Amino acid sequence: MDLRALETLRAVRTQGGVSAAATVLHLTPSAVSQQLAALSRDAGVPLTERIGRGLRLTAAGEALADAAVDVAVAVERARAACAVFLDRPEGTVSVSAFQSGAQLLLPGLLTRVAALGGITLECSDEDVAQSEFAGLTDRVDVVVAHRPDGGAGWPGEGSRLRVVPLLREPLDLAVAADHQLADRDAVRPEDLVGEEWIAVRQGFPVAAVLDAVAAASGSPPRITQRINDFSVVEALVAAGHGVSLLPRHTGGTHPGVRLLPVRGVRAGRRVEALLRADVAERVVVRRVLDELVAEAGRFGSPA
Amino acid sequence: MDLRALETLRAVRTQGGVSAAATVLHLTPSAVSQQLAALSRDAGVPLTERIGRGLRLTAAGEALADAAVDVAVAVERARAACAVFLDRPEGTVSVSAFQSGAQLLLPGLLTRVAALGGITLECSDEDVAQSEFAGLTDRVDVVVAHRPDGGAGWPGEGSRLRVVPLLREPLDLAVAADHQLADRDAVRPEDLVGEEWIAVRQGFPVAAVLDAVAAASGSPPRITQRINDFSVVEALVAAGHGVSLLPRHTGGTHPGVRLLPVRGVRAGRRVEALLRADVAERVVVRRVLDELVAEAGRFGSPA
DNA sequence: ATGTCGTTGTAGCGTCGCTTCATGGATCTC
DNA sequence: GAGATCCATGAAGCGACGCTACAACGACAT
Repeated sequence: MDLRALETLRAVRTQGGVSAAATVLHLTPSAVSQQLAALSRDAGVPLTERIGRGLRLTAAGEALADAAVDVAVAVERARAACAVFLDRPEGTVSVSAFQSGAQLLLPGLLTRVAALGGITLECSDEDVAQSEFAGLTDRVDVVVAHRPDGGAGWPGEGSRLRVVPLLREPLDLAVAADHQLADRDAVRPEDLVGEEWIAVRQGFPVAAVLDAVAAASGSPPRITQRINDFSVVEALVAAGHGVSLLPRHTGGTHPGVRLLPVRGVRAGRRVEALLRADVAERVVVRRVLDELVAEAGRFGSPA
Repeated sequence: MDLRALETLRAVRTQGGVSAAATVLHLTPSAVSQQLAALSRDAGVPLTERIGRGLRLTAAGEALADAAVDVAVAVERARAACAVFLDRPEGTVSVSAFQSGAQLLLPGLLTRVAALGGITLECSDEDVAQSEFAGLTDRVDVVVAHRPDGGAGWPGEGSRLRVVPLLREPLDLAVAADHQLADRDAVRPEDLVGEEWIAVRQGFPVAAVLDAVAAASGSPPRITQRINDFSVVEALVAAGHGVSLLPRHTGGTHPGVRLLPVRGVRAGRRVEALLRADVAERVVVRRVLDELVAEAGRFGSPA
C-alpha cells in the first residue's frame, strides 16, 4: 500500500475527479488512474465507480480515503518526531489568502517569519468561491479563508481539515467623507433607509444588515453595484456612488471613506486558517501558524 | 518517507542490528543499510550510531521508530477499512507457539479456523528464551508465549506490542503412578521434603514451590535433572526418577503420571498471545485471534 | 451525427531499490 | 599483538516499478 497512492485517492475525492487530482498532484491523468487501479488491486475491492463521464468513490473508497488521512497524519507526526532533534525548524511553507486577508495579514506574517530565520514562505493570493477554499488545501499548506459569521462550517472540518480561527471582523458601514452620516460615531439600520448599496458578489453577511434596513423602511434597499474588490468598493464609495459594508480592519485606508459601526445588528465575517490534517502536523507549518495567529491577534480576538 | 524504510527501522531496533533485521525482512544487510541511510537523509538527522562493531538507534531514531509504529497501525487500519467491504475475510496468518502451548492449542485452533473457511494458517513451534518472544513478532503474526505468573511484562507492551491473555495454568506436582503421594487429592509443600526434583531450564516459577519446600524442610531441595521438554519430563517422572511441576492442562497424558494440585503456594504460568501493534489491526488476524481466545477458554479463564 | 470532455489502456523510458562483491573497522582468539 | 571473524557500509549491475506520451473508448452536449 503506497503512500502516494493514498494521497492520490484523497486528492481524487477532494478534487472530484482524476484530471483535477492530477493537476494538483502535478501528474498526468493516466498516472492517477494507474495508481487508483493499483490501490484497488491491493485493497481487493473497487474504490471508484464510473458515474457519467466522471467517477466517484465507492463506499470502500470513501472509507479508505478516510483512513488515508490518519495514515498521512501519522507520517507527518513521524517527520515531526525527527524534526524535534533538528536544531532549528527549516523548510518552506506555502500560504494563500483571499485578497483582503492577504493585504491585512501577509506583510506582518512575512516579517515575523523572516525574524525566525530558516523558513521560507511562498505566498499567493487566491480568490475563489466559498466552496473551493477547502480544495485549495491540496495545493497550498495554509489557506486563509473567510466565511460569514454564523454560516456553516467547512466540509471535513475536524477529521481531514483543521480550522484555526484567526479573527472576527465586524462589518462597518462605509460612507463617503462628505456623506451626511460621515461625522456620526455609529449608525443604526433605520438611519440607512433610502441609501444606494454597493454589495459584494458572493456570500457575505450583508443580508443581515440589509434585512434590518428593510425592516426599518418597509421596502427592500436598492443594490446598484456588485463589486468584489474592496479597493474598488472604497473608490466607489468615496466618489459618492453609494454606501457599502466593509470589514473593519481591511478597508478604511482610503482618505475619502469613513467607516461607521452599525449598532443593533450583528454582522461580521470570520477569518480562519484552513489546513489539511496531515499538513498541520509539520513543525514548520505549526511555527508559521503560530505567527499567523499572533499577527491576527493584533486586529482583535478570533472569538 | 517510505513505509518499508520505517518498517526496516523498527526491525533494526527490535532485532538489535542490521544483519538480524535483514534476516527477518528477507533482505541483504546492504539493503537495510541503504534504507537506513535514505531514511536518515530524508529525516535530516542521523538515526543510528555505531557502537562497537554493531550499531544502535539514536534518540531521533528511537522517536522515529516509535512514530513508525503509529504509521504502521494507521496503514493496517486502512487495509481493515477496505476489508470490511470484502464479503469474507481472507488471507494467511502465521502463528507460532512454544512446544506445550502448540500441543494444547494449535489442533483446536486449526479446526476452528478451517470451519471459518478462506483463512490459511501457517503454524510453527518456536522454542526460544523468554526475552526472544517479542522479537518473534517480526517474523510471525501471532506468537503464543508464556511467562511466570507475576513475572515482568513484555518489552514495548501496549505501544508496539499487543498482549492478549489466553489462559492461566496452575503448576501441579507430577509424580509417578506408584509414588507414595499418587493417591492424594492434593499435596502441601511440607509433604515434598526429601523428594528429588526434575526442573526445567529456563524461567519457570518452580522457584516459588521449591522455596516453600525449603522453608518446610530447612534445607534446599535436590534438583537432579534439568529438562525442557514436558514429554521427556513425564517419561522421567513415570520411570520414578523424581517429581516435577507441570502445567495442569499441558501434561498428564502419560498413563504413568499423576498430577496433584499444590496447596498453600500460588504457582502458575500465564499463556498469552503476542502481536505487533500493526499486525493486530488486520481483520484476518483478529478473526484468528478470536478463535484462539475461544479455544484457550476451554482450559480455563485467562485471569 | 459530430465534437468535446474525461477516463482508461499500451508502449517506452527513466529512476529507484535490491543483490552481489569488495572494503573498512572492531572484537575475539591464540 | 597478529590473524580470524563478524558486522556494517560502499560501488557496480540488474531488474522492476511508475511516470509520460499517445491512442482508444464511452458519455454528454449541440
